[in-house]
Amino acid sequence: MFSKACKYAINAMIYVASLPENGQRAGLKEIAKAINSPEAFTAKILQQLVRDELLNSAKGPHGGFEIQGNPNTITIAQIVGSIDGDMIFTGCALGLEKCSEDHPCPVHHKFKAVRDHLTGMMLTTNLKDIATRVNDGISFLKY
Amino acid sequence: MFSKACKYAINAMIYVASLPENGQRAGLKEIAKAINSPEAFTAKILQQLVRDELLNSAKGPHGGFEIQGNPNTITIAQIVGSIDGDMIFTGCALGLEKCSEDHPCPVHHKFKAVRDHLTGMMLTTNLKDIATRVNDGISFLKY
DNA sequence: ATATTTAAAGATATTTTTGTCTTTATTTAA
DNA sequence: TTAAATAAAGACAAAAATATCTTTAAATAT
Repeated sequence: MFSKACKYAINAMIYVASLPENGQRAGLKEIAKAINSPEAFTAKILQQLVRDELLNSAKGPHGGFEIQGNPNTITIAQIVGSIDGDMIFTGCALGLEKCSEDHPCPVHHKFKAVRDHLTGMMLTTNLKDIATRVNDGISFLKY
Repeated sequence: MFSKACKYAINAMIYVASLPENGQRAGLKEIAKAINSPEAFTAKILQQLVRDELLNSAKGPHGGFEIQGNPNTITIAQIVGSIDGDMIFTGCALGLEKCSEDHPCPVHHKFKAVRDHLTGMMLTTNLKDIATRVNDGISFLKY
């Protein structure tokens, strides 16, 4: 479904969003440890999220990462789009270049319904809600 | 969503299923050309489908591949399972090992609905129905 | 100013996936 | 019984994804 990079990205964003509002920024090491991901690889992914303005970063002592803007307005769809691109939203399930409503691949209509379901879910699932459930101990970031 | 190998597999199965019932078997070259896939790589994939008893193969002149059993009873789910395994049906969206109803990852419930939709669709979509639509010119295997 | 802490950038390495090539085995037909 | 046609198997190659390492840049605190 998602690349590993994308899974790390979602996990990392949820972790950062779950931290107390007025707390310190989260450093790379802290994030990688929290989500059980390889540190250097995670750094690359965070850089991409910063480039796409989903995270802010600061160098130096007490530097680190924080959510850019309101976690309420950041969706899973944005994170996925940043790391995996939008083929998952728009691409043909069978990989055909010219698959469309007018010229559908053999599974086009069946998959369209699933894809629309997936897309809708991702667009309407925001970081704040997810982070709240993590903080309430209702869901978990590892193990 | 699916690996390229899996996409080739689905396409190939649909192509073979779309051939006339009493016709010749389809050879590797014919299949690869029909679905626009690399020949040698396609060969590996077809071998796997034969191992998993979704296809029959025969060597020698007039050899080739044919659907094993009734195309009515072969589902997309079986083809996907043969090539990509069943992580797409059962795996955690965020890649967590211990994600379950009792110990859900942060997006577990949201994704469960989508995954169940996907799984149900794949389980209820059989080759015969798809092949029929290809034969009727309602859907297309390439371009 | 300098040392320390941190992220960014870029080079490199490893693993997985995708793809190819060569050889072997089997079947058919002449 | 030999030649041709085909898939199977296995070795190899290329590309992409994942992961690491090294150097640089920026910020802070002393």
